[in-house]
Amino acid sequence: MHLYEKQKIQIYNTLSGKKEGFKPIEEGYVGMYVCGPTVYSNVHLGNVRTFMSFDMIFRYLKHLGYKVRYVRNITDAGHLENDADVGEDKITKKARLEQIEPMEVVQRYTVDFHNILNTFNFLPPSIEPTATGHIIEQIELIKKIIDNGFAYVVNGSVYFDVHKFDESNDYGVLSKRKLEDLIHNTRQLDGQSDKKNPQDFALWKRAEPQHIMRWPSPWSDGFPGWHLECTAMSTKYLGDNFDIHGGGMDLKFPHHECEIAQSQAAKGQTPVNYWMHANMLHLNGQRMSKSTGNTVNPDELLTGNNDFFSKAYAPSVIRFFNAQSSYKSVLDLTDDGLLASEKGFFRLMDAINLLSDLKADKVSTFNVSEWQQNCYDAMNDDFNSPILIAHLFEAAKQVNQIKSGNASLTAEDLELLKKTMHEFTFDVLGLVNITKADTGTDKLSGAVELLIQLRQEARANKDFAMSDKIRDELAAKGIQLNDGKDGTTFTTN
RNA sequence: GACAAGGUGGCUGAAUGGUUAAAGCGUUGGUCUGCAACACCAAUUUUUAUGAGUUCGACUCUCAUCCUUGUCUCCA
Repeated sequence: MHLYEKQKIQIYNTLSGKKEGFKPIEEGYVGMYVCGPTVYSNVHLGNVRTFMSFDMIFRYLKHLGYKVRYVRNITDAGHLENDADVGEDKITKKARLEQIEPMEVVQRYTVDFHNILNTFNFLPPSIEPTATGHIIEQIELIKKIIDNGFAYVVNGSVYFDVHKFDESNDYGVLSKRKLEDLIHNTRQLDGQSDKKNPQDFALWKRAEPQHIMRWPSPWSDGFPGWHLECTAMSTKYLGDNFDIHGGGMDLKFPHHECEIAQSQAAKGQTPVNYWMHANMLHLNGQRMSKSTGNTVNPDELLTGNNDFFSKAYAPSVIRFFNAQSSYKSVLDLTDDGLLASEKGFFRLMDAINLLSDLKADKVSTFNVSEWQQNCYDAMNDDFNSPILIAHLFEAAKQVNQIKSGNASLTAEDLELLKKTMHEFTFDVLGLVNITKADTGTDKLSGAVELLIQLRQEARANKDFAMSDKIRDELAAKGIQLNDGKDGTTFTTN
């Protein structure tokens, strides 16, 4: 008996606009695709939030016993630039600016991306394919779309014929747009003369002479359009129809809309059963934007080296902060919010650390099985981690009550409580058990300085029992006092 | 401008028709302590942007207004 047979998940499907019971195509197996980063610069903090949410979803599905194939791509071929640059590739532009090889840029930022995710305790995806590694698949896909009459070739470039597609299909199902509205609202840009209609999008672009990243194809030496890679890689590894496709809200249109159109045009069926979109991350009530300076890197957040926050925050504190809100809501990153989360996080960790010290009793004053099911119900309801956390705090309260003798649990219930707390906190939410001393180095040194001062006073009063006590107690905790000519310093080991 | 999402206590943030609107932080009181800090216990605030409407009953549905955000062009 697998857990998923008992715990039934509801997922909010962007396609239908409502919560639906989750039923995988193949019982016990889940195929999940999430649009990954473009590795031409440091990973965006908002990007991290999206992946963090899907990491939690991945973890929960695995926890329920599903065999999950989680595919998250690396976009290393870059996207088409603004048409003013005549289809120049973002990665190429940056590379030329820095006078280095494009793949060197890709390599550097891919490593950076992985480092950040490791710091945040992400589980690696099952497959992490790159766009440049799947050019052949993308070319094959284009051929099919052309054969089926939904794309046309102009001057070595291939465009998807949105108007033709919309005659027999519905372009706009996901974003709830109508082609009519798009026609009236699409800006006219220069350099689009090759397209039959402004709504059409590129499947293959002929490379300009200065364009470094290029591959041969039946149409020209060039590079694939940016919507194509996800369709090629998702269907290659998960099949023409798979369970879950995730990404940031801002990818809904046009990116995901185009993915649906490409799959439909090439394979004649809709690619995805459940579309999930994570919402945006704001900074102090405003969208993050490099141009206004309202932005902070993951790295700067972790080191405290920034202008927005009063201190450095541990990765788990940031994960906890994220899990305290729904993945579907806009989350506002503020110093007050992080400080509050940090306190709550440590409170929860303290309770968990107390668990192993608790003594079992003859009776239980708390219904652990019911509580456990409440935890599952929270996650089953479209991965409602804030509610789960509320339940975890309820358990933390019980733990403290037991410790002070105002509540009790049988050995069996105690074991269940411990197991469930650990599973949800560490396996599902992906938090790491740290204590305050691990993070607040400044606070620690401040406290020790105070002790040193008190000890000095005790010594001045010839209260050696006190001064020795302070010295010995600190030593027992791994803090060594060093008396010198110029005063007392301390070291930790 | 068009389309979409949203505006809940001092702060963060759940709950989409039905008893006292989660939880965390904060604040106040208590326990602990020589005193404090930490920790724990308890209490505490909102009537759900604004104004109408539907309903026996609305945060939850409808309309209007104000505001925020996303997308429409590369974007998590």
